[in-house]
Amino acid sequence: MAKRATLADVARLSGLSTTTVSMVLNDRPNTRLSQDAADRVRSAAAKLNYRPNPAARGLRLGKTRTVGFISDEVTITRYASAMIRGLLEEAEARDHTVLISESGRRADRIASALDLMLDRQADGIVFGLMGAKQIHVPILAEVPVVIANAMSTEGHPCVLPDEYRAGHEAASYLVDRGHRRIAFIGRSEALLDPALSVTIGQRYAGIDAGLAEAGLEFVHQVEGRNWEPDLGYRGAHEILDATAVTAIIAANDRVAFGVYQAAQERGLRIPEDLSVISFDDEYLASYLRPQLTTMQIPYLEMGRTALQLALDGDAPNQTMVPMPIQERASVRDLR
Amino acid sequence: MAKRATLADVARLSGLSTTTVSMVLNDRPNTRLSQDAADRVRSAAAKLNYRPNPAARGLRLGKTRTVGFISDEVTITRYASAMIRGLLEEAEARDHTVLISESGRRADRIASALDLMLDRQADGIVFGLMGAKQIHVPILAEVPVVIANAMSTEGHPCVLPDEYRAGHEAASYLVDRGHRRIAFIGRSEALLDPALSVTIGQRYAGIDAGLAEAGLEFVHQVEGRNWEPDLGYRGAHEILDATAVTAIIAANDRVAFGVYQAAQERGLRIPEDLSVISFDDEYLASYLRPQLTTMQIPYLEMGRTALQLALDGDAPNQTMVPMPIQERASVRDLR
DNA sequence: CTGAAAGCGCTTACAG
DNA sequence: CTGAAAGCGCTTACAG
Repeated sequence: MAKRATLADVARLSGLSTTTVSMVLNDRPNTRLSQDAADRVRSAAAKLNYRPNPAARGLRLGKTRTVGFISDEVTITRYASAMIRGLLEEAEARDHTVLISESGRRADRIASALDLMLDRQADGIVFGLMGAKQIHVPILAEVPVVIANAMSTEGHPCVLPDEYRAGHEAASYLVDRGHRRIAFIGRSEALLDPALSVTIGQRYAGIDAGLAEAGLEFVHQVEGRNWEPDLGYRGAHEILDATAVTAIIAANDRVAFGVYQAAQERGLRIPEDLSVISFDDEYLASYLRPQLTTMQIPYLEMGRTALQLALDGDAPNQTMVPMPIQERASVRDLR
Repeated sequence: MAKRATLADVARLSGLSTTTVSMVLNDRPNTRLSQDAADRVRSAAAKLNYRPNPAARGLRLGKTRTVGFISDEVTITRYASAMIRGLLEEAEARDHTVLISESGRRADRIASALDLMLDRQADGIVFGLMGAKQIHVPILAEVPVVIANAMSTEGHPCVLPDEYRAGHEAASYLVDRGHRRIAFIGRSEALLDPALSVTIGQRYAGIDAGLAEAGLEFVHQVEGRNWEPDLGYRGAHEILDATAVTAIIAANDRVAFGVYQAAQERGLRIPEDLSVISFDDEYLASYLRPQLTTMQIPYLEMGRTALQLALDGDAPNQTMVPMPIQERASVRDLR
């Protein structure tokens, strides 16, 4: 296999013109193309192991069958790389290649990542974030840009997890199983700032609505914007010291992890003595014992959806992706 | 910005030929290029916001300033995405773009991922794995392939973590701090199969050597090839039931997590009553309390190194990357 | 039903 | 010191 075969090689071997070869290989519907010619072309192409050169095609067509993925830093994050996988799967299904770049959410690096994708003539660009914040992304005339798991101040089409519905479902899940005395850890006004999150407000609203529809409200709530294990640990102790509860909703899995630690310290078994439900479905969630029931942030699905929208064009302003419940073993059925 | 400016546009605006423009913009050392011409070219290019079209350049040159990254599934894994980051950083530093693809370690998908990179005329290919196994990767004549965190049966150049040194260091770390009664969880003959791991043998050997040099051997060892929390949990109970130890070496962080759970159940504090050291540095390690001291698998550095080797060509058969100790709070100094 | 030729945006011998 | 022209590998009007 000295040199890669070109269209011209296939033409030569099949005794036809490059025009014809190109037509055949691209399935151009036409009066053209005698069956015989088509066969000769195909067998010549097969014999030479011909594969078209995408650069040449891109140069000619302006289309490259390439999609760019720019992340803030989802590549380094512990659980969001599923977004890349969603993109990759969808790209492969559509016979597209993925270019990747990282921006660190710095304006200059965003701009240069965008330039890079423009240079390479990506047919679409997905801008993915680990946390659903509001960001600045310049408007591009040349190519569709879709934001995954975030919103841009410029109003690009975006794909977001349906936090309201997930919050509602989490609360209802508890209520449906007979829980009435429920506490929450992780309430914070500060987190409503779109620079920090565009979805947490929805998460709160859904949870509150789910409870309210059952005529309930939280028996105790713990404030806290730093959603790490320590908050869950201290929060659980605070709750358990203050009142009797059968269930705790944790703002996320890391907080839930802290709740587990506090429960174990107090000799409380989950879920027999205390039920826990939470959000995110970090991989941590399936390592806890018992495994944690949690509402999954659908990174994979968001990646896939964003790619579809970017490539199909004409994306709606906002696309909601459901957050499926990962039903495991941390909630007791009281009925 | 109706249309992207081309070389011809710059030539027209500067009143010079495309030849000259190309020379100037590519800094061709030459007798050519009067200062004046160069200035005119550069200012025209700037005015038009000219950026060269990589597809056209690639077509002409055969070089694309592109590197391909094929993973088995590091993109979905929880802690290995650092490898992508290493690649991305190094690629950016060298002004290269990264194409990404996933193979799932299936021969057909490896082949098609490779084809894709060849089609796109990548200047180098990095094949990265999450777990350091031996795999089959076809030999490519056209472009250098470097394997990161694995070995190929075909003998491609590869980049591996220096497990022997890390094992040795972990053991010595304990010994140096006065530990004499040490146990190990995760010994397994079966894991020595290169289809499962090409590094675990080194890890064992390093640990054993570190102990032996101090005239020590393990007071207890727990067999186990399934390195999950459950093994650590049962293993720790087994050890603690059998004998007195001051420290446990866990085969990896997930095993260490199980050790923590068992210790807490028994009312043993880490590190006061029991020291733990382990391997991998999953993000879990910094969430445990106290934070876990562990030998880091240097994904980022392996990614970076593999890219360098792939691009610079002429890579050695095997390149070892050190596994830095992440010194945290799970080991007590007994001296 | 098929082919010769132009052109996508570059770089580089070659000639002056 | 500079430019006209060929060519990288494709696709597609256009002509027959």
